[in-house]
Amino acid sequence: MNHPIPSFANWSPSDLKSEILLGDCAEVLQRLPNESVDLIVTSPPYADQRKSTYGGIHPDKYVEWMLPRTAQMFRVLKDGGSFVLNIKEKAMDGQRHTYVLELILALKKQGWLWTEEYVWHKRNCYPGKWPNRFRDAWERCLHFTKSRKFKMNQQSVMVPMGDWAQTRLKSLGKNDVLRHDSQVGNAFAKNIANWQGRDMAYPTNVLHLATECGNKGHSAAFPLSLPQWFIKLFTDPGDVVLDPFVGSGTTVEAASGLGRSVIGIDVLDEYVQMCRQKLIPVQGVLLEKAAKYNVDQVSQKICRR
Amino acid sequence: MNHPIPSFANWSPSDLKSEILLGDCAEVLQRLPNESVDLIVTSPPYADQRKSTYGGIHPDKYVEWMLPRTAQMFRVLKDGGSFVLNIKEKAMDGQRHTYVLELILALKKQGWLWTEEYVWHKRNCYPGKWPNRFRDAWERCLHFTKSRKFKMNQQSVMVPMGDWAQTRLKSLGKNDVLRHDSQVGNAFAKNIANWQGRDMAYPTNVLHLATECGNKGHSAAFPLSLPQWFIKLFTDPGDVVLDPFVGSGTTVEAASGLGRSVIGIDVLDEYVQMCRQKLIPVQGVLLEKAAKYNVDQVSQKICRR
DNA sequence: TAGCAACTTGAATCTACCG
DNA sequence: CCGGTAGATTCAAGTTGCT
Repeated sequence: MNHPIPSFANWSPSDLKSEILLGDCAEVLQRLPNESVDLIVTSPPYADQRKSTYGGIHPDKYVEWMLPRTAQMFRVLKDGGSFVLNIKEKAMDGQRHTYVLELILALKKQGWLWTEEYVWHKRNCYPGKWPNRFRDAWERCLHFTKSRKFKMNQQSVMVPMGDWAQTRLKSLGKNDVLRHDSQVGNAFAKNIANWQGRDMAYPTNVLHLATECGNKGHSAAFPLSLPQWFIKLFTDPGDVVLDPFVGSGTTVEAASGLGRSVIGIDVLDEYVQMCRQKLIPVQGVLLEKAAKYNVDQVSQKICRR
Repeated sequence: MNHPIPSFANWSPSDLKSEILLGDCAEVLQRLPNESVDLIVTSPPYADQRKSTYGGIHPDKYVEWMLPRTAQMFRVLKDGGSFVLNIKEKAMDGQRHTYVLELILALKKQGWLWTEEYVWHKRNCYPGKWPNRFRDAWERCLHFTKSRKFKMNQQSVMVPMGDWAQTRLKSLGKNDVLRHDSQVGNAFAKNIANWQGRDMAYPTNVLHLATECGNKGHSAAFPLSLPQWFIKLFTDPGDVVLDPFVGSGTTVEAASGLGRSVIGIDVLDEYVQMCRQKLIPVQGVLLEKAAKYNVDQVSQKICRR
C-alpha cells in the first residue's frame, strides 16, 4: 500500500487509465511523482461544525487543515496545469464565515496564483426562508495555477449563439451542449464542431448549471457538467486529472467520460467503492478501444489497483 | 461649508429631501450625526494603477484608503441599517488581486458583520478576449450590517415564479389550500398570500441584471435596477439612503425615484452637478409636496443637527 | 408518445430549546 | 453562557405514473 503510484505523465492519449485510491490525500499524494498531473478539480468537504463524513472540519481550523493537502497538490501539478476548487462558505451566527477568503490568501502564500474566480450559478438551489438572507444560489469555483502561462482550450467550451441566445435561454443552450457531450461519452467521438452552422461564442466566468437531483443518498451536489466544463477547458484528451476528494465521484466520472486519465482519492471506502463501480462501464469502452493497440499492456494497467 | 448636515432621521416619509454634497466622504460624512442613515449603497472607485477619477488608488493601498471612510459610514448608519458595497477586484499580472478579500476581513475587524455576498450577474458584460481568462460577467455586492437584526423587506422584491407556477395556477390542489391555511393563519394574510404568494417567489442571492449602456462617457456601468433592488429590500419609503461615492448618481436617482430621502457625496464637482441636474424634476415634486404641510417646521428640521 | 400531475429530494439556515 | 439538536421553512428539477 505504500508503494509509489506510477506516473501518469508521458502516456499517450490512448493509454487511458484510472486509479481510485483509499486514504487521506495528504498521505496518498506523497506517492505521486512531481509534476505528473495536468488538472485538479475537486470539491473538498465543506467546513462544518457537525461531525460528518470527513470527520467534520471546524471552520476555524479549515485553512490549517487544508494547507498540507494543497502543498502536495502543488507538487504533483504540472507547471502549465490548473487547480479548480469548488467551495462556498457557510453562514454562521447570521454572517458568512471568512475561511474561504483566508484560504485564498493562504494559498497565494503557498505559491499558487489566484488566476480567476468562476461563479457557479445553481439554478435550483436549496429551499428555505430566513429573515436575514435569501437562498444561496451560487458557489465559488476558484481557479489557481502555478504560473502565468497555462493550458486553456477556450474553443472547447464555446457555446452556440444566435437563435438560442436571443431567446434568453442562455443556460439551456449551454446545458444542451454539455448534455450532448456527456451522452456521447468521450471526447474522441464527437466534437462541439458538430454544432457548426451557428455562430459560436466564448462563455463568461459565470456558469449556469442546475444541480442534479438524481443521485439520492449520496450527496452529489456537483453536476456532471461542472467538472466536464473545466476538464474540457484546461486539459487535452489523454491528460491526467486528479480529484483528491472524490466523494460521489463526479469529477472522476466526467474525466473518464471525456477520455482523460484520472486519479481519485477518498478517505471513505464507501466512496471509493462506489466510484470504482461507476467506472466499470467506462473501462469497458476503454478496453475495447485499447484492444486495437495492445490488449495485454492495457488490461494490466486498468485492472491494477 | 463646514456646518453640520442636518439629520435626515425622524422625518415623516412625506418630507423627502436630497442633498448632493461636494467633497471627500471621509470629511463630509463627519458633518452627519450618528445613526442617521438607513442604507448605504455604493460602488466605490475601483482600485487602479492608472491615475483616474478618484486620484487612482493603488490596489496595495486600497484597504488602507477605504477604512477611514467606512468608519464614518459605520457611525452614521442606524443599528438596523445595511451597507451594500458593489465591488470587483481587477486582474493584475495575470491574477486576481486580493484587496477585496482583505477589505472584507478589515471591515469585520472594524465591527461590520459580513452578512451576505450577493452576486450581480451582468448579462451583457464588457467584450474582450484573453488567453488566460474569459470575460468577467459578475461583480460582488457585499452586504454588511451593524447587528444581526436589521430591516429586510423580502416581500418587496419577490419575482414571478417559473413555469412550475404557471401549471400550478390552473388548478390549486387540496394540498395547497390546506398547507396554506396552516401556514398563514388568518384570513387577511391569506388573501395577501393568495394575491402575492402563489405566483410570486422569493429571489436568491444571485441577481440577473443587464448593464445599461445608456450613460456613455461616465463610468457608471451600474444599472438603475441594482440599487433599486437593494433600496426596496433594505428600506421603507421615507427612509434615508446614502451614497458616499456618487459617480454618475445611479443610487441617488434610484432612491429619489423610490421615495426615499438621499444623501450623495462626491469629490468631483462634475459628478455633483450632473447628479443635481438629474434630481431637479424629482425635487420639484418633493418641494410641492412638502409645501403642503408646514414650511416653517420643515426648515426648522433641516437646520437642526 | 406526449403531456400533465403528484411526489420526492436536496453540500441550507434560521429560531427555539435543552442540558 | 456555551454547544448541540430538533423543527420549520421552501422551490426547482427529476422521477414516476396515468391519460
